[in-house]
Amino acid sequence: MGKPASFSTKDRILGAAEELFAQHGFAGTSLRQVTSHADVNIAAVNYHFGSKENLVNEVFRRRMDEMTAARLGQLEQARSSQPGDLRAVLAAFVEPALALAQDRQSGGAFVRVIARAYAEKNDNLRKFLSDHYGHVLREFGKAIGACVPGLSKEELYWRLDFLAGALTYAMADFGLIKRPHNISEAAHRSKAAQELIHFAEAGFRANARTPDSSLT
Amino acid sequence: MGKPASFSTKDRILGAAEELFAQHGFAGTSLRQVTSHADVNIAAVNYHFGSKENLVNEVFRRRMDEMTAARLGQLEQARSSQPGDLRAVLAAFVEPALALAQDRQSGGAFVRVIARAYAEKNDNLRKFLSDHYGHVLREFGKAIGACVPGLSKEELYWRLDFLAGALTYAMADFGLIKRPHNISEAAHRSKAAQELIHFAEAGFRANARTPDSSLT
DNA sequence: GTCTATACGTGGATAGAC
DNA sequence: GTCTATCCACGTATAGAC
Repeated sequence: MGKPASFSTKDRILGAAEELFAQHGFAGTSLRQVTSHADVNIAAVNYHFGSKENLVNEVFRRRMDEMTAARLGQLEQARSSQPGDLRAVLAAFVEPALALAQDRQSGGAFVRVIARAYAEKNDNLRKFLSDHYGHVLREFGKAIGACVPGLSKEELYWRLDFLAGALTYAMADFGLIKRPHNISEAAHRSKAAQELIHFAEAGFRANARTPDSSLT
Repeated sequence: MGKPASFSTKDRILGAAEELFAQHGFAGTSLRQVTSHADVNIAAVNYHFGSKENLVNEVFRRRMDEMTAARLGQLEQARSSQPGDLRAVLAAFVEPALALAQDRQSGGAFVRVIARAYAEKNDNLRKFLSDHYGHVLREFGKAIGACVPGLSKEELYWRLDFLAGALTYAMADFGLIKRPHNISEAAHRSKAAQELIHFAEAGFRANARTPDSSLT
């Protein structure tokens, strides 16, 4: 499956959708705009994707898979070359995410899909995210736990959620901090990553509030 | 302006909208549903609010103002009765937000408005949020800075953004952590607040990466 | 299998009568 | 201020051409 023919209708729809979603959001982009940009018929979108919602999810999944691979790869490298280094583990979690979020082509759309799961009561999307994103989180949970002994699993998961939240916020570029005009996007992103890693490192190293393990 | 007459059309629309938005999201709630519940004519919503988007913002603003007042009140109390206590300042920031997010009536709708600003390219809403929410953040920035001397303003604001992100995530109940069936919502929320405060406290106390002040 | 033309129902919004 | 009637864009479904 998947003919290697030049650029299929399906691919053209995905490309146009990603670009338009990133620029104008989901509600702000009609399927008629998408099919017009992709130069295909309006009905093609429902033929290939079933619904607008499904199209959104497919646009997202492509990039999500890339990011997951980048994260797990960087994590593996950190584990083998810098075992026990919490900062390296956190970097593997944070850096690929911020890199993707900043991508001019896909970044905007990517961040918005996650936010959409908040914004609308969309349990399907939520479940999809937790099924896949959850696995990555648990992998990082193990790695972090190995760097910070004496932290209960419950504490660890609470703090992972806080990190994920702070990261999502940073990906959406939503806070008070704005990039100064005289520094590049890449430099700003690098700074954000370093600051977040530093902040989270201290957070993870804070004493456990619910010690469930021995004091050996 | 604002006749104290029993319950105006406008109020009934606001009430019905808040309930339905919280239950079914924004896209999942039509104005016809809202006006039907409020027992007013479909055109009334556009007469009183101009657009659906504006109605959403008004629903949000009511609760946002409540939360802001609660936060600033609790902050003032912390400053006077426990000066220099970082945990008390963080509690003033975190607790009113989680309390509101959990409110069965308004909580769902409230969290979703914030998420909507991520999810859709809505610069008006974004600006509105930064104008108001930004002021509160800066106030808390001052208070936190007073508790953690030696932190540059830039560091402080980065970390405030991280806290706000983690808090938003927690408000949306979005992470791995799920409330166990045998503990109440109130207890779970209280636990979330304590965990987040503990995590953030350590984060704020981490050494500054860009020391711009003396080492006195 | 793929794609097109076309139609349906619902949504938010508006103009104008009362 | 409020309501009725109406408009137009939207997502979606279907029938049939290639």
